[in-house]
Amino acid sequence: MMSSAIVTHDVESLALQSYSRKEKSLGVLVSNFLRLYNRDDADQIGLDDAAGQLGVERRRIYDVVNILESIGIVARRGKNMYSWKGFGEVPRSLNELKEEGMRERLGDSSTNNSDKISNDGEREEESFSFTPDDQENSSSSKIVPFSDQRKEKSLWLLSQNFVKMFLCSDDDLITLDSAAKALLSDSQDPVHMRTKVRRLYDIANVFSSMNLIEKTHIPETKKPAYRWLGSDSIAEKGTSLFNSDEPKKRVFGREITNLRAKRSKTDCSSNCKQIGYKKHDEENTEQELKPVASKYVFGPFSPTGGAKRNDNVGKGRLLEIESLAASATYRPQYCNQEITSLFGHYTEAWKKWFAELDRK
DNA sequence: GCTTCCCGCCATACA
DNA sequence: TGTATGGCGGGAAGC
Repeated sequence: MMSSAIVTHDVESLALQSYSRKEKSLGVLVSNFLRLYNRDDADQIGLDDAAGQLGVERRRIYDVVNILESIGIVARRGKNMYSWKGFGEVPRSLNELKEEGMRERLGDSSTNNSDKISNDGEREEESFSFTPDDQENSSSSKIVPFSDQRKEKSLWLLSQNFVKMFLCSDDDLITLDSAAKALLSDSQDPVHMRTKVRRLYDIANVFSSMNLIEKTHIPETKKPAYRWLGSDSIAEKGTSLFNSDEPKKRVFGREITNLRAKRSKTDCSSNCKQIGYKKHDEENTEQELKPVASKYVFGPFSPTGGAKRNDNVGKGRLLEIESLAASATYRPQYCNQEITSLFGHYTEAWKKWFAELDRK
């Protein structure tokens, strides 16, 4: 008889082997977040609830809400609590950002610190400049209090300034390097630049997934760059895709994310083939390897975050997962016999556990 | 080898 | 002093 410790260990190994960065991206997470809350009766957003429903750590929810707040989709109401504003709020927020950006571009920084986009005055803005040199001259010489320094580096503000660049700049395409230079007070420091670019990648991924911008290339240099698509595009997507019941790959509460499956140095390329990876063009035309088992939970016998939900919600989720597990369509096909039997054992344990829960 | 960006540590803010 | 927030950069995935 296989001990539970061994099962747990093997299941964790499977989770490690099926790691896919694309499925865990901030873009996918924000799509699922929007799909979860983009509905008429959505009002309050609890951070713990969101993290539980989406099966991610709380830290990631902070990233999402900060970026969404920067364009008015959500607004902070208090500790642990945001309110849903919706896509209807985006055009107004973008207009305000554009006006602010134009004012700042004209050098009128006297008014911008009292301006706000949302959140009833909880956030204040620092000015930004399109020209890195000007920004450096104006900011690096002044002494900024630490709390303001922190604010200046916030994802919320960086996100707003990134949007302003598109709204107020004459350039159609903006690279993340140029944005980082423009938005960084010390643009000469390569370490700070790298950090800023990392954050801009986060923001760009979120906005890309929302159709607010699109990734493209500068024709001459082939350098990756982003093009503004605008609020029309986001509104269109908001009423279609984010209302859809069909989730993207990261499914609400069904997937273990980074709770255990830390990225491993282990080269899984050979193992991946063994445990059910196949050429994606067997299903469509893309020439990439896709994890066949990526839709499934390889973790403890309860949905992630389930402990924080009430029983009815948890039970509903269990029914969903149960039906998925039973469905031949969603059952992973393992080439490796050991893994097949392990999955069988796992499924049996799940069924027993669920039956017991049902009796109770 | 370079680009992209997930992940979680830990400093700071706040109650 | 405990909890919430979120900046930051290491390092792994992806190309």
